[in-house]
Amino acid sequence: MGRRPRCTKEEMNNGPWTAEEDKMLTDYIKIHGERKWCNVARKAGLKRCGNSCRLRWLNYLRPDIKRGNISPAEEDLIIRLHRLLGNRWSLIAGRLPGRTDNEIKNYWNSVLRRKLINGKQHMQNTILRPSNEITSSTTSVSNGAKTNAVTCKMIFETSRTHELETFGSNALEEPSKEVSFVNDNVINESKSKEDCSQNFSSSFNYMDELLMSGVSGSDFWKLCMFYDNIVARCNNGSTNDHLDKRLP
DNA sequence: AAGAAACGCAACCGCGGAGGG
DNA sequence: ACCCTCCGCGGTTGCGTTTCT
Repeated sequence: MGRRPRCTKEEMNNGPWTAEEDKMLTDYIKIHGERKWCNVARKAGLKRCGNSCRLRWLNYLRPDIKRGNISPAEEDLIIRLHRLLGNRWSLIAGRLPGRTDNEIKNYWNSVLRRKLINGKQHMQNTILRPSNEITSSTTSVSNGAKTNAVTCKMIFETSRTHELETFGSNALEEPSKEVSFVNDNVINESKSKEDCSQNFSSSFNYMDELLMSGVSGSDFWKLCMFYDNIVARCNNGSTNDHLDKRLP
C-alpha cells in the first residue's frame, strides 16, 4: 500500500539546492505566497517536487529563521518539551521561535541524545550513592543529570508502567533496577508514591494544555519555570532560581 | 601529514490525515 | 462512501566538515 512517490526522478533535480534555485523559489513565494507546493514547483520553473520546495523554504529560506547556535535556554526548553511530548518535533519547534522542526530534530539526535546518555551514566553513578545525597543534590536540566522534575517523573513512570518515557528518550530507556531503586529510596523519604504521581499527573495535563495554547515563547518559558518550581516544592521545597536567572 | 572516525545538517522518503470532487 | 491530491510530519540517509589518532 502507501502512496506512490510524489515525483518521477528522471526530470527532477535532486540533491543540494543551488543559489539560483533558492532565488527562484524565494521570488515566487514573495509574490504568490506559500500555497499549493506542487504548483509552486511548476510555476516557479523549478525542477523539484513540491515537497522539496516546501522543505527548502521552511527549513532554510524562510526570512524568520533564526541562524546560529542553540542557546542554553533553548536547549533547556527542548529537553523539557521532549520529556513531555516525545519526538513531536513540530510541536516543540512551535515553542522555539525561529527554529525549525528539522533543526531541533537534528540537534536532538546529534547533541542532546549524547548528552542524555552521558547524563544517564552520571545518574547511575549518582544513584549508587546513599539516598540522602541524591535528594539534596542540586537541580540541573542542561546536563540532563538529576532534576527534581526528573526524579518525580521517574517515580511517576514506575507507578504508571512506563507510560511516559524516562529521561527524554524512550528508545534508549528500558525498565531498570535503577528506577526502582529511586522509587524505593527517594519516595519513602518525601511523599507517598500516589501523592507525587497525582501531582505530576496534574502538572502534566497543565503543561499539555499550555503547549496547545497560544502562550508566546517567552511567557511559555516563564510558565515552565513556574511549573518546575511547583514540582520542586512538591519534593523538598527547593526551587529552580538558578534557572530563572537565565530568563531572556 | 594522512587516513579514520565522528559529527552536523540539508535533503529525501514514506506514511497518515485532511479535504475536495 | 470512495478515491485522489496535497500537506505535514518523523525517520533516515548521504555527504561535507571537523576532530582524532
